Amino acid sequence: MESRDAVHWADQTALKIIKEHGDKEQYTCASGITPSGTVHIGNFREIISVDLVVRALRALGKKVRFIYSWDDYDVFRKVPVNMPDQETLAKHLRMPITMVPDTFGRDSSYARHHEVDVESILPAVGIKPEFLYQAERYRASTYAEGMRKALEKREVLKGILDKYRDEDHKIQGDYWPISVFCDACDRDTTEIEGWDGEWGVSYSCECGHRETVDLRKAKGVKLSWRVDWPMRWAYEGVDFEPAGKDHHSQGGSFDTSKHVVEDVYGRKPPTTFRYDFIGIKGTPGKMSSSKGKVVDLYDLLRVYTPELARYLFAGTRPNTEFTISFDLDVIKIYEDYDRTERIYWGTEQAKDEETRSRERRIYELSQVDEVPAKMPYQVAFRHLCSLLQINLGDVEKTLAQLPGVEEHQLDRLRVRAKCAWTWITESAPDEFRWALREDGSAIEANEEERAALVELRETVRAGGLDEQALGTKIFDIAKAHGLEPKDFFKVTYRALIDRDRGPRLAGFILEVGAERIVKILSAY
RNA sequence: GGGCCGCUAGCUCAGUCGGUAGAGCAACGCCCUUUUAAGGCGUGGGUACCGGGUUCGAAUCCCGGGCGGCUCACCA
Repeated sequence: MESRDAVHWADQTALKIIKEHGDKEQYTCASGITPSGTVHIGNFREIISVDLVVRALRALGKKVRFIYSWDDYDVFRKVPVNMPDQETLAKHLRMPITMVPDTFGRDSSYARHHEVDVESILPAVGIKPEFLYQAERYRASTYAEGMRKALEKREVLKGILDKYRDEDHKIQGDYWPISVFCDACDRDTTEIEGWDGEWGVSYSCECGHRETVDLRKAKGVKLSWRVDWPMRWAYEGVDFEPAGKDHHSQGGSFDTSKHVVEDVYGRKPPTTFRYDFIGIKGTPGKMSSSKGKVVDLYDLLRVYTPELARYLFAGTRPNTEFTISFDLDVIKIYEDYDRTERIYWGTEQAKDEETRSRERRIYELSQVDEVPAKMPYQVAFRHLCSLLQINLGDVEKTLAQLPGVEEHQLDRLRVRAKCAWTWITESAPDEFRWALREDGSAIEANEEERAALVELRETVRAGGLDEQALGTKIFDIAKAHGLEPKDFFKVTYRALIDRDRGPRLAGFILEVGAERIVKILSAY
């Protein structure tokens, strides 16, 4: 941060954390999710929000422990429609997701599959948390003390939970803050029978199994969600954790957890904020998204470079809803980012000082690692799309055509070009997509039109004209053959790219190169 | 029933220590003879949902109301 005033929400949050939890050497920031299905882009908002705050704290010279909890000891309660082998999955309902098989056949379990997906892509956007696996921890009885504490204070817990329930929904009968996966059948179809006041818990299962287990050795006992969360806050000493709006509501899980961590575990609740959901506009890829297709970080990174992906989130306040677009808006997002980049590097003036420092900060936070030593090469996304189509998607060839590219700028350009090509071929509106007519075919044209095309061909063959001169010449040709310029343009675009309109013609012809243009127009 | 969020230009929205209302798109105009726009430059355009209050001053803070949306109370 260059300015003392926190202009960015992540910096403001960092200051708030320090204010609420005191000036410490190290802070713990947490995020987490249940890998019960594809971890989609909405889930990603939480982790990147934490990452941005973590970076803000570090910018203030603080050490930060960034933990990401995989809640893989949660129950598998329904089969998502986008998963293969639905029958096999259905057979494992009510078991912990860590015991459900990976029906893709790739990883050791259903949960692990989704974890691996996320863990392998996060470094690409510069996010490197410490992963915690709750199944492993519960099975190792890591939380025995926490569970016993909950049992001891179960009346307090009951009171907290009941506070927000109406008369019809108050907890009936015995309340147990724990649930058990049966040791015989692995399902949570169990009922707590009793607790001996110390470590012993008895349960019975629908499968007929019943036993008394010791919390210090049992692997199937876990806390219910609204107690589990605050217990872990206390266990890890969490200073900051945001939550989605489904949790952040009076009587919601964050709210009750706040009371639980204070009244039962004697710890101050973490600083937090609420993040909104995000929407999707356009289609990220060819697949029709009817069958439970969800957009994830992989989809995002096929169209947006890592910096752009971060930029989407860094540039938007967490508590506002926004949509991630795969349609025409993509161009605008790239343009916005490029402008932010120019402001950072001082090649464009910001409207005022405040805008400048905010844009600079957003730019910093959008980088995967450090801000590069020199300014990256800028090529407008739109123009890049044109060039790629001229070169049939050949990235290296396209980059070689860009004037003045330096070695250190190539990597980013390459990534951008790949994204542009994916966008053009899979997400862009049809009007944006074209290919040069290089199969030797000719369009139907009358005498005058053919003659004009031939003259254009010879003009191009002769060469020696710059864009402006060629542009003027095109009009001359049209006139000389008694054609309205408008109609001649149309005919030319038809001949070249089989569309009624296209990129600004003169420049386009020069970019394609005389040789290819002449070849295409040799059909007349 | 509780809680939260939003209501600013035709559209999408920015603008949270209160200080002359902004951007993009759309529209319109011009681009050195004629110009296809996926180019350049420029212009116009707002009763800030309504009503009160605080203030020298309110889009911004407070109260009341309206409309739209979300969320919780069952599970995570």
